[in-house]
Amino acid sequence: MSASPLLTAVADHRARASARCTASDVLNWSGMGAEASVATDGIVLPMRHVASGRWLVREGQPFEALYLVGGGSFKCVQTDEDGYEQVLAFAIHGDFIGLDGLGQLCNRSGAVALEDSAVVTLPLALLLAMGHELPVLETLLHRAAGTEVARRGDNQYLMAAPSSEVRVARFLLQFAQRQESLGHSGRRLRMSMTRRDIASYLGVAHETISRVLMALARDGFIAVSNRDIELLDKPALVEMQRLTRGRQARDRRADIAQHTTLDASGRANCRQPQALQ
Amino acid sequence: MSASPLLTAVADHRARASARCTASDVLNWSGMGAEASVATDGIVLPMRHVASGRWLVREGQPFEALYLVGGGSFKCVQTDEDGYEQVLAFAIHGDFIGLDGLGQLCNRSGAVALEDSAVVTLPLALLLAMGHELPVLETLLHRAAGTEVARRGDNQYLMAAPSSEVRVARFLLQFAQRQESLGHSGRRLRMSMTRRDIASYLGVAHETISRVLMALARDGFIAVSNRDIELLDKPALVEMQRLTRGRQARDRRADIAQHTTLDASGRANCRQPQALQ
DNA sequence: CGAATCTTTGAACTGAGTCAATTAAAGTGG
DNA sequence: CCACTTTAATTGACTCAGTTCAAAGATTCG
Repeated sequence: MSASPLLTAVADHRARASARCTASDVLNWSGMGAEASVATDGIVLPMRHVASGRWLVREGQPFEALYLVGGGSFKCVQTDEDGYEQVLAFAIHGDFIGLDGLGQLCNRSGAVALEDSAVVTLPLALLLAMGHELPVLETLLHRAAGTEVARRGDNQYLMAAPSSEVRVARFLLQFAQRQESLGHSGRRLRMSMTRRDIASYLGVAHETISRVLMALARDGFIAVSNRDIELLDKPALVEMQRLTRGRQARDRRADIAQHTTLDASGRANCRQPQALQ
Repeated sequence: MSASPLLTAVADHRARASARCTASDVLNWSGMGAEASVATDGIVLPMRHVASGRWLVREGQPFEALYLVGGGSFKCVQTDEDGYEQVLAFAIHGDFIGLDGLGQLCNRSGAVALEDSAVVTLPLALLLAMGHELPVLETLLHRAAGTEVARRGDNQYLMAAPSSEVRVARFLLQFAQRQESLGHSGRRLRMSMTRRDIASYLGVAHETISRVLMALARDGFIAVSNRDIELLDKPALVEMQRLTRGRQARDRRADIAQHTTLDASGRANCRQPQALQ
């Protein structure tokens, strides 16, 4: 890590204002700022603004480019033949959009801006061509792809939670962690998506999202004010996702009440390689 | 497509017997047989046999290589701190394992053989080095990555189904389709995974898998004999996944009973690029 | 300011989770 | 190869979390 995420985020806003962006900026936003160089400084990439509610890419459209979110946020969706819209991901600053089209002829999901947003366009052909000269760009692509695969795996874990309370808790913590890694507050969250979007993402009814958020607020774990959510008791939320079933189990365990030391995601960190077999 | 999938699958078995494998074989198994050449014929890759129940890769292990399943099958899992095992995917012939480690330091998920199996090891460093000479190998990697991202997105769609009956129906159809694309029967399915594994994959209780399979069998949609499942009425299964809620809605709609022309996955095909905005 | 969308809340029903117990299958060792 | 152990699968009973339907507030947007 070179500069603090906060600083790069601020720098981003200036870059966005001028609607110009270099490959170095891209590396910065992707957490690879240390790999930036004069060579990458010289590569200017087009930015594209997307107004709130507008499509950045449509499902089925021919795949030509990846997009890196520079500002704002998107929801990535797949629509089935009945018109039901499945939200696959929320993309914020630093996230790539369109990776499911890699090596395919067309995009497998669409992306809608949840607010006025901006993206850097990375035409795949250009990226590959440059990648042969600058290995760091090749690495960037691989990192992005691996991260996306891993993240969708996390989403499967998210949706596998048997209780919707746990799903929401996991979602909030996941969201908070990503905000934090961008240098923003991990406590005060501004959700740009609707409850319906969250519901689709988590695979529950939208009324349930409302009810669960209200319940968590009543219990003092979070504070909800419209689309602003504050995480008041993160350890309690972390604890909560460990339960298989919601309230009853929680109440039962309330006596014990000892907080374990887990990271915000509640997943074990994978740093130490484990022994084989 | 060059050779029929069936033929390549048979050829595969011979290659496996000799425990040697070329890059051309890899391209064949990945559906890129047309791109094979004398150059790829010359690249010999190591195969590895994995006995049933053994780990191919462990979560957290340093990432060094991708694996392509040459025979048998695997389950890809993530284990959380409580010891709960989340199945993220089932990998069969032609599937890549380990893509979530791309560009990362360590694997984010593990893989266990569900039966005696064999994989081709593709050390990433080697793959990248060769990719600079042979663009087709670069394309192979991208295709694999994009496919994996898309597939995990499909899994999210799978798990988002509100009724467990729909989830199971979708799962069976998904599985059948993949078997078909390998040239096997899309009717008679040999499931190498346990009901528990399916349950974890779909995010439901394992008893529910039993019950739903029994119910589907009672209705004559499938025939279950231990781990062998035969899809007797695929159109009915396709129809079923369109319902939001299971039995009651199905019974209600039984009068109408008109089958639409959908592909086995029940998702709309994305071939025709759509208009912008 | 009105229309549309989003959000919250209520009530009723039911699907599926949990617990528990039985049966079937697969693996182990003598 | 058979007795034995262990694991997987099925089935039942019960309960409740969450979906569905409906309707009233709140926000946003034109």
